[in-house]
Amino acid sequence: MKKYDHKKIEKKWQSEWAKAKIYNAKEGASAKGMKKFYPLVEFPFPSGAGLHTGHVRSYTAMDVVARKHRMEGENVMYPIGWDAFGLPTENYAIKTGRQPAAVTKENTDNFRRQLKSLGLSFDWLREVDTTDPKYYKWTQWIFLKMFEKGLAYKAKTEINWCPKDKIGLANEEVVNGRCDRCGTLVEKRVKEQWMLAITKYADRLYDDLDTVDYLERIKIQQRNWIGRSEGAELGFAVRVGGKALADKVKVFTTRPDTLFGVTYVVVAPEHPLVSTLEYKNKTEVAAYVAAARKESDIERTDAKKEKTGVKLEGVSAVNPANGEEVPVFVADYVLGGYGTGAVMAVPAHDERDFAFAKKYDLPIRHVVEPSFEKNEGKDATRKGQPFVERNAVMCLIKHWDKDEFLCSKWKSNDWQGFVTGGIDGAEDEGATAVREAAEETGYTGTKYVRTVGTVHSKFYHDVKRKNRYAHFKVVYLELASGAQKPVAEDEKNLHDVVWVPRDRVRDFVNRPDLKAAWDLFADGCYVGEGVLVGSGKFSGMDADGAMKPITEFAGGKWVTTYKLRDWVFSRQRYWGEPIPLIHCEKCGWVAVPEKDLPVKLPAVKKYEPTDTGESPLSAMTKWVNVKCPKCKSPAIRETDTMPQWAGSSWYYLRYVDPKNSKKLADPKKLDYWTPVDWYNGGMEHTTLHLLYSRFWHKFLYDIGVVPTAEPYKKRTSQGMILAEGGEKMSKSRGNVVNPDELVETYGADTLRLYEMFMGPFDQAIAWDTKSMIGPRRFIERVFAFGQRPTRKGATLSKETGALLQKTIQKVTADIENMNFNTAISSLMILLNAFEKEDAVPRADLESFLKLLAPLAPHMTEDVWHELGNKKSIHIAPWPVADETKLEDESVTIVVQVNGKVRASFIVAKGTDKNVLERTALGLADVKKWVGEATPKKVIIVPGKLVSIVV
RNA sequence: GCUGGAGUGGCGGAAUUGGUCUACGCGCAGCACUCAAAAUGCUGUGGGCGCAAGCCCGUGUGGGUUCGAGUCCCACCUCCAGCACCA
Repeated sequence: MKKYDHKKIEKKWQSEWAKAKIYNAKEGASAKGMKKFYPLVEFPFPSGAGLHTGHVRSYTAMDVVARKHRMEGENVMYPIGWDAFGLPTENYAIKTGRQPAAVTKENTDNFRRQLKSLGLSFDWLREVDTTDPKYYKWTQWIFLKMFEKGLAYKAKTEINWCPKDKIGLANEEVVNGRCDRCGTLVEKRVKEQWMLAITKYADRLYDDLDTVDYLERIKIQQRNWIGRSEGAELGFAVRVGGKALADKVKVFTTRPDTLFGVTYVVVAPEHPLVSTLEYKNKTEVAAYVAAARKESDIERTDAKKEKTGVKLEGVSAVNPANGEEVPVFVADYVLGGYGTGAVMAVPAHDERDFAFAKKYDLPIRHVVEPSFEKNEGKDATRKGQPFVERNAVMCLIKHWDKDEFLCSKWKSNDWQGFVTGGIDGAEDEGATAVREAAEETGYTGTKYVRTVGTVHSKFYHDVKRKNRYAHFKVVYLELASGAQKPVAEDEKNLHDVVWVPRDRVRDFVNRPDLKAAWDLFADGCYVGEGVLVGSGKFSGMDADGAMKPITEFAGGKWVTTYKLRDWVFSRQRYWGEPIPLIHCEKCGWVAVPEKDLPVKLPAVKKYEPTDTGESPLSAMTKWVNVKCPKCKSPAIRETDTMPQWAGSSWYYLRYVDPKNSKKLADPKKLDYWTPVDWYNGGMEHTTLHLLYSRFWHKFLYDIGVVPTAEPYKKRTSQGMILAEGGEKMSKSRGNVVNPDELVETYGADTLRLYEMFMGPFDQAIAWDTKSMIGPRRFIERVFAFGQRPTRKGATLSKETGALLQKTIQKVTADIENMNFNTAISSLMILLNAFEKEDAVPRADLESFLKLLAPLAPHMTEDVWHELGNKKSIHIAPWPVADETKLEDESVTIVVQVNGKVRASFIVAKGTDKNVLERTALGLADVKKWVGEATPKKVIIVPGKLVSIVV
């Protein structure tokens, strides 16, 4: 018997596959009639550290999918390449005094060797490298097209500057105020930078998510990042020392319905008004602004930080709805970069304004009264029936001693709330509340303290059979003592009274109107829906419905704003694509003519970044000084380079036609291969890379280069692999698992199988080298089983035969759904069954091997050939389940007595219900529990169970 | 705080429309093989009580719906991820 030797087997088949070219996608005539399948994984940044376990997980998963589709007869293109520009290489090169290109070459060679050792079925003829001038020629070309269309523009912006990397960062590269790469606190600098107008595509990037098959959480994150919100832009006239200014200050609000509740206006420290206006306390304000701007984003945007601000003395803003003059503040809780950089403050209905108003003792004016309508349950309002209006009180009664409130729990339904009651005629709310409290609870010592507000509630009155519209005055009462008189019987039968601690009240009451009443009392700020009051002619209107009318009335306009910012595209570094533009005194910014592309990176001796923020390329006078392509007068090159995101924004298109020197890719090939059918990658790329590449793709679609509006049909994400113990793997912690060593000791097949088996693919999971022994044993058992002699004319037992068919179905579906762990488990179960058979027919063994082939390609190939096959298993047809053999002939029927399993029996499939019942009741184990009694009820689920109720 | 997702043996994790909870793997225990060990094979392995047959309890907590709940409903607790003063 041959012993399983992974090194020998894996080396042998990897070279056989390369010779036979079975993993190269078919083109032209040989592809005719074949359905194409384009799976994609994120191409790696070839770091010096080599491949990590996360790469293996993602690449193996798509490899399994790719292999299955290949066996299903599809024309599969599974490509790979190198996202090789980037800071780590440059930093490493600087440290070691070497050329980045040389370092890159070394790293990609190592990555290629590692990937090949895993037996991944990549089409190596399509390898791309973003640092290859033949590749980045087209990155530059796309940029120039954007420049042509006005999507690339230079702007003086405050940029995020990383003092350690000496580089400007995009907003997306700043995480919690720190540099995404090195963790250094980010500073702000003003610099002229190239920008890409991704915000022009915001709507389409948002809306087209509906047309693609991404994991829901990915879509949510993208929408979140784009942050689209609709609202009103309103103009407030500005007055300084009583005189009106020509320009109004524009504010953005999503709640124009609260316009009559504005008690002040706030502008961001960056707002032009702050510096351009003349007012009394300008020095004080200037000091505040300077302090605010010095703060890092992380300090400034901490929501928990106490709000600060300064009033602009002598400046006021005029409410466009009612002409009221309100003070103007500058405060850093308003962000300069969002909306208009100014807000109208409505402390009564916005938490942030409320906090600010409390601190600076500003007036709070309520213009929305909570209002709710019951829409479900038996007390839901009845359509078409009139409402009977009723004035009522809602009593918040505080304990005489403890910090608890008196609540009531209805007996007839699941309501939990406060004491309520109708206001009779002339009685005021205070008197009513005191009376109702005594009647319902017996407590006689209540004292009226204050009326908190009003809450409206529409519901169906069950007893009176009428729609009711109740207007509750929320009244706060305090008990002086626990004095109590007896409660009338009819009240007692309605509800129980309970004392609820203050911090539990909100959760205890279970209707939105009650919760709103509590919020008004406990907080004073109400942000929910309701009905307008004190809002001129809009009073009485539903707040939501009043948004647009009020906007119109105030002369504002309805607008959409985004959190998404334009993309800062310049980097002051060496190791990136040069931005192909030339600056001429006469002509301004001029594109490098297409025939002169690519603009190659010059060989430089010294390419350290500079403290001045100038690109290292700026020192290359020979390279920098050129002639203007238009007027031929002396001009200079742009010395900034592109960010790493550039090359990765379109690489999936180049795979389609990687050697094309005339075009980015042949349109016919793009027509055939794009869009990508399935793109798997890390969650960390959902907001940056995925959004950027969708943006570039849409642009290329607009200029007719690509045939579809979206680049990726489907997007999935693998969970992160953590170190043993659940921490993140990192070099500094020294807990990184090296795939090379695992391939060496366990073999690629075992590593692949383990990574696919360790847990659900989309979940984070801790590494556990000990557990690799399981998959390794399985592989050895299969290998040994393949050498077991088969007998002529052997057949599987009925059960194992059915199990094989079931396994075919399960593995087929599981791979497609990325449930690799359960696919492997069902293959293990099948092997267990095979081993118990006297003999397994060769065809059945081969079906099993084929199901396993995508997961463990080397070992299965070896066994496959040992069985006498001449062509590769990886191009053999994928098994199809034989439905006729699928069904077991007999089924186990479970018998439950009063819901507990007491017995089971086996019958032929399709046995009659009556027979099942009789058989069940006849079992000794069942009789024991049923006894002499006649069952009250017998429930029979054919083919499953009999449930007896006694 | 908001938005998603998840809590099941010693561990990673399985469980069609609600229908025998813990598949598969790891680990552990016993046995076989061996001079011995490793490897391998076989058997067992949720907790409690019991000599046993067996019974009771068990999917984060507390309620509910149902003949029957890991699965559905309500409330709560914990953990993970993303966003976070976005007006």
